[in-house]
Amino acid sequence: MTTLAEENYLKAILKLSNYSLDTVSTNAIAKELKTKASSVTEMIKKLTDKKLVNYQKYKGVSLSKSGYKTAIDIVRKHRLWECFLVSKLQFDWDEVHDVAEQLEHIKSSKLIDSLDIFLGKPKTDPHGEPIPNINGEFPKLNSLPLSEFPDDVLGEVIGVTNDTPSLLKYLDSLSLTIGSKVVINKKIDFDNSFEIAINNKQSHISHKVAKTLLIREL
Amino acid sequence: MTTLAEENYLKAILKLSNYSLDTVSTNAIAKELKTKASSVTEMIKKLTDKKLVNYQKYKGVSLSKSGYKTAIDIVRKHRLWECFLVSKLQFDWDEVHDVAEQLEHIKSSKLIDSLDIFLGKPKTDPHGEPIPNINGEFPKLNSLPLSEFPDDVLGEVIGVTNDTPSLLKYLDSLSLTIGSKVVINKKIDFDNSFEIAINNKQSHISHKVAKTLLIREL
DNA sequence: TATAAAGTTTAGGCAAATCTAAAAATAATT
DNA sequence: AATTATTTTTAGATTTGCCTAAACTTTATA
Repeated sequence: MTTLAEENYLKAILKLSNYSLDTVSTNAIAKELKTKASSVTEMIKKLTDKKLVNYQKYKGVSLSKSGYKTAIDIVRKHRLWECFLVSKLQFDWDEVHDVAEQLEHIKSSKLIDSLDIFLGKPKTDPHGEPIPNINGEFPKLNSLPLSEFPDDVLGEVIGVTNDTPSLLKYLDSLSLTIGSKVVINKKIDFDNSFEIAINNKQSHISHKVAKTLLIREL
Repeated sequence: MTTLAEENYLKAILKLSNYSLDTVSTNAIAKELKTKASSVTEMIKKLTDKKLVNYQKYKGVSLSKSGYKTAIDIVRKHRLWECFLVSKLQFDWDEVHDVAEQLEHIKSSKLIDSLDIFLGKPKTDPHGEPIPNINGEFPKLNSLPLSEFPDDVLGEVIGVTNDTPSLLKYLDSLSLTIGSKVVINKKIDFDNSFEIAINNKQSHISHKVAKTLLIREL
């Protein structure tokens, strides 16, 4: 049985490895969890004892197979609960994160599988992020971050890979939501920013924001 | 902000005081929480510091006004989540307790109030127990435990004040559920047990079980 | 009403998860 | 390659919540 702290470490490692089994540094985890490197080292030892990660001193950690599945299950729960909050309880998409952060730690496979069915087995959460299925597999969504999308091609926003409220509020202010039509008009080399049209209205966004937007070609 | 352990203590005190501000003993709490009396004494001190209970050494504890509200809110959450699990996710009434025990600690007033509305502001949970409203007030249900119900009067089961799975399974085996019609035919003085008719079928139940059944006169 | 029994509190420890400060290992730079 | 800088680990403390054993209060009983 995993503790709450352990689950948060596994989730952080999963995120930092870009949802792979790649190795992650102690400092990166400490930063992600707003804790100290020494705390991370201690916890990694516990996770190693439980065979949830592979670890060699000074060489970083990676998720083991069972650690990966545990972490993916937490992501699945987080995203399904976000769907519930938005589609059933009328939460706004920038209000769901903190509550889902609590709900993702509820332990009951019957609960989460029933919730999945109740919601109609959604493929993505309210921010467009893919929801792993019961076997931990991600659905394929054939999309690219806006930062890698070709110029002058019409696309549709299908997701935002970051649910920081300040970002979501900013996107709202640009009238940019899931479903918006976008075209890249110009890339500015100096700062990697973008001139784009959002539903035919001209805007300018930074590279940092462009990276968070998932676009599907239309 | 209350911790999980603190919330469980407050809930136990509320239950043992029969949902009042009556005084409760250290040992009773220890038994309820399956912990040791010394642990209870320690926690009571913390709760006293936080003004959630009133306490005098060797004289027992009682909930303060704010402790009572905190505890009632947890009961509200527990019962609303039970409603959700049964009415939306198709859980059986004997499966909900452990999951609700986790969900009751999720902190978000927006969440619980939205859930209340989503469920249609139910007055009772799937076991017939009353659900406190947003102000912490119990709805009036004009019912009596079967153990205090008059003889030879037709009544309807509207609740079970205990959600131990073994009890609920036993009641199922007697074909006794919410809505069953019951009449007390005879009280047996020797062991305080009851001869009753459940939907016109003769049965015999113990005093302990009779106390858990809430009956409304028809 | 003295004494035994029961209930409660205190004292001293333990495990989980965190922290700071210092030591050790690795990486970067002159 | 040697030295400096960065990263990581270890050592020692702290807090929360729990434990056992012993001391102390209250209640029950002879």
